[in-house]
Amino acid sequence: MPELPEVEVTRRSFAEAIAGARILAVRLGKPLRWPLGCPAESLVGLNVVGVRRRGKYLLIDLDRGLLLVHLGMSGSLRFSGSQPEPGKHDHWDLQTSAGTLRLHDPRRFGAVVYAQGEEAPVAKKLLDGLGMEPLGPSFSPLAFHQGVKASRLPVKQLLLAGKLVVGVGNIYASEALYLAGIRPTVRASSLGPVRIQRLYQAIGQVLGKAIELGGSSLKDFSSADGSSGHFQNAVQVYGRAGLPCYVCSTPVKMIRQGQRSSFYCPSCQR
DNA sequence: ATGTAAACCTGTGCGC
DNA sequence: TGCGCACAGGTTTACA
Repeated sequence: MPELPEVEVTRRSFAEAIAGARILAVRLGKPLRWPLGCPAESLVGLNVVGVRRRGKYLLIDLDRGLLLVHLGMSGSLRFSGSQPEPGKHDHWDLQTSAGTLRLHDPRRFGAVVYAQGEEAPVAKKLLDGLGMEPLGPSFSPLAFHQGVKASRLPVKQLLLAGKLVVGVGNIYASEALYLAGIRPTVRASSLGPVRIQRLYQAIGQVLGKAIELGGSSLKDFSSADGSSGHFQNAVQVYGRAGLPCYVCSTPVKMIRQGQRSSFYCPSCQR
């Protein structure tokens, strides 16, 4: 489900409401990708300072330590004043004085991890090595250019790897490459400066638009306030195998790259 | 170091 | 209606 836009939309939908709240209780469901890393009861009494995002991670800052939340493939958060009986796939509740934050994650590829600080080993292991924030000031054209030229990977896989730039997942990688007119299979290092510049701009453009539209709700994604996104209606190639390209009517192609599907227009993308 | 595949887990949609 | 298979928004780990 969640790439950068969905995570950011989720963050915005509850960050202000939860800031300043006191943790009253923590409920754990079935195990997630990683263990919480501390006794659940030890969080009780701590206060939420704010919520940040790094790549696809949400960082919930507490007055002592922080929680790193990843939504994996099928996770979504809900922040609500009422706390109905947890469903089969609700695997984590953070009950606070301002409401309950609940993680719903059928596949349980997601995780909630407590770290004493960003320099703690658990946090470093997850956050170190992440690439530039595509919507932040560190996302410079020069650094992006250098990173692309240095990689022998097919450009789609370079984007997905998250070591050059974070937050671009399978949907937005295909979409950005379509916007830039670049085939997903092209070796990154073979791209020239003009095409790299186009890709640089396409990434920011696609992610920015997706956030504006509230993310993509392909299956059942909704943000923490329950609203769903609309980017799925603005998608150009993702999931459109065999359907005509909106620009040239050539059927969109689907291929496999590193066990993930890629979609592109064989005519518009070279 | 690099590149590929398998692993984690559950649900859904499709062909037969 | 049931069965088996392919596939799904992510990331780490294991192995060539």
